[in-house]
Amino acid sequence: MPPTRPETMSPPPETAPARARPRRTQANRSRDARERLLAATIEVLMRSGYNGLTTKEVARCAGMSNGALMHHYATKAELVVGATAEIYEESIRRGQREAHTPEAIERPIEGFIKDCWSVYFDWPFIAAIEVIMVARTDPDLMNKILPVMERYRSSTNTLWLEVFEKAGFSGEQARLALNLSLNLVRGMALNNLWQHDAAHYERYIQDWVRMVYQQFPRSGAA
Amino acid sequence: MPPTRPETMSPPPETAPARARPRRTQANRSRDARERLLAATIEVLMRSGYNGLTTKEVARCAGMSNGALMHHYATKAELVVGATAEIYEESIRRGQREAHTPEAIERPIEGFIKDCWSVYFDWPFIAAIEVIMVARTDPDLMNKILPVMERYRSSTNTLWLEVFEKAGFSGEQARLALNLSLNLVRGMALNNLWQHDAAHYERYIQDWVRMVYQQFPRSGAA
DNA sequence: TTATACAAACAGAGTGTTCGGTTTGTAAGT
DNA sequence: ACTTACAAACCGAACACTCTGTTTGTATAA
Repeated sequence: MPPTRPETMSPPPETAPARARPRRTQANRSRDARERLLAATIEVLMRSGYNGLTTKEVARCAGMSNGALMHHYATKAELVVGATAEIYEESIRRGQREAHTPEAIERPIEGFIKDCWSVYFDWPFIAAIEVIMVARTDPDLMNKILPVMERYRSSTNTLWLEVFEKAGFSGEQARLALNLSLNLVRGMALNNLWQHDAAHYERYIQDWVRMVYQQFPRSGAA
Repeated sequence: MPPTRPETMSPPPETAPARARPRRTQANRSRDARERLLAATIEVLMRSGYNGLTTKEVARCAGMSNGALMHHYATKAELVVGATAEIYEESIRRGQREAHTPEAIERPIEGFIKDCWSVYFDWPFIAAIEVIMVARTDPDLMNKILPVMERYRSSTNTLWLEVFEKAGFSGEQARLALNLSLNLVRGMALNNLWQHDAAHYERYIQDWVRMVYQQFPRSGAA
């Protein structure tokens, strides 16, 4: 008995017969399947952690068979690496979106922290750590995700360094503010894993932002 | 990793070197076995991560059989909870040691950071995260380790708040400095998992310490 | 257009292995 | 004697991965 038949839907009685078969190309099917698999991997990673990440569960969550999964990603490691790349791509996208807002250009420190916040207090950070903790004792996996992480780091860094410089910060000031802010938010996000209280952290962040502006009085502003 | 033996090893200090009969009491045997098991658990956790943490490997690492392990810790969860408690006890001990040095009383910010550093850039932090990441999606486990973590948090907090106040900081100043410093070090320690470069982080820590002292000019010093 | 040939996408039962935990039995301490 | 500490064989479940076969898309030739 096949579990949960997806074919139960009766096609609407032909208002448009052209709609009868989507007739997707192979390339389309393949791309779509891979996307669904990566999304499912991240979803399972978030819901059950790496410990509960099984190929069967991912396949089920993506609505396909185990065999289909193995066809697109021959090993579990391949699947996880693919998902990790997707996680960091999403993180990069968020940064670029945030860095190009007028508010970020006006007040880059708040902008950068907002960027970090949106990544670290959300699923990209949690999903990434799940993988990183496994990679810590798995050199093969680590070697495969390191370039992905490095790409995110350098991309974010150059992106915001530019914003800071345009806002009148010196290179040294910007580097210091970026590094301290990043690690501060990261530390709070980690703590947030077992002590959910965003408002609590936000108060300290405000104090921190005040400290930075006080420490680095800008010469010119945009 | 606990290569250092914090336990109270009692080799035969008996009157006679005749080691024919160790004659340990049951309580001694039991306590010793449990300690060895917890140490082995932490060791495996560090070497292989939670993913590679199997009861059989722990037993082998502790030099005992699987049955013996199950006798002392009926489930894997019990074992992990016990190890977690041990991890945080060690962390508390390190803090108390550091907080009572003259240097810490003289310069509490450096002292507190040094305390954090010794915990977060060493095995207690790594081992703890391994457990925490699993507990994230395992409410049972989380409920069991939360009190342990809370005990460490409050213990460390009151310990250092006292030191800061004696050093002339106001309560508000101390709370802010402690919270920001802690999360800063924590964020760096996390990054250190895949980008080992302590010297790099230390430079930024120095900048941070300077910022804090500049921000909080003390009225009186010890 | 239609028939044929092949490749890629997919399904699902089956494989050996390993896991946490149990059972059974023995030695040591009280 | 009786309880605790430990050993080792054992068990069902779950795992990543494989194997066999079916469906669907695509290229080619009549």
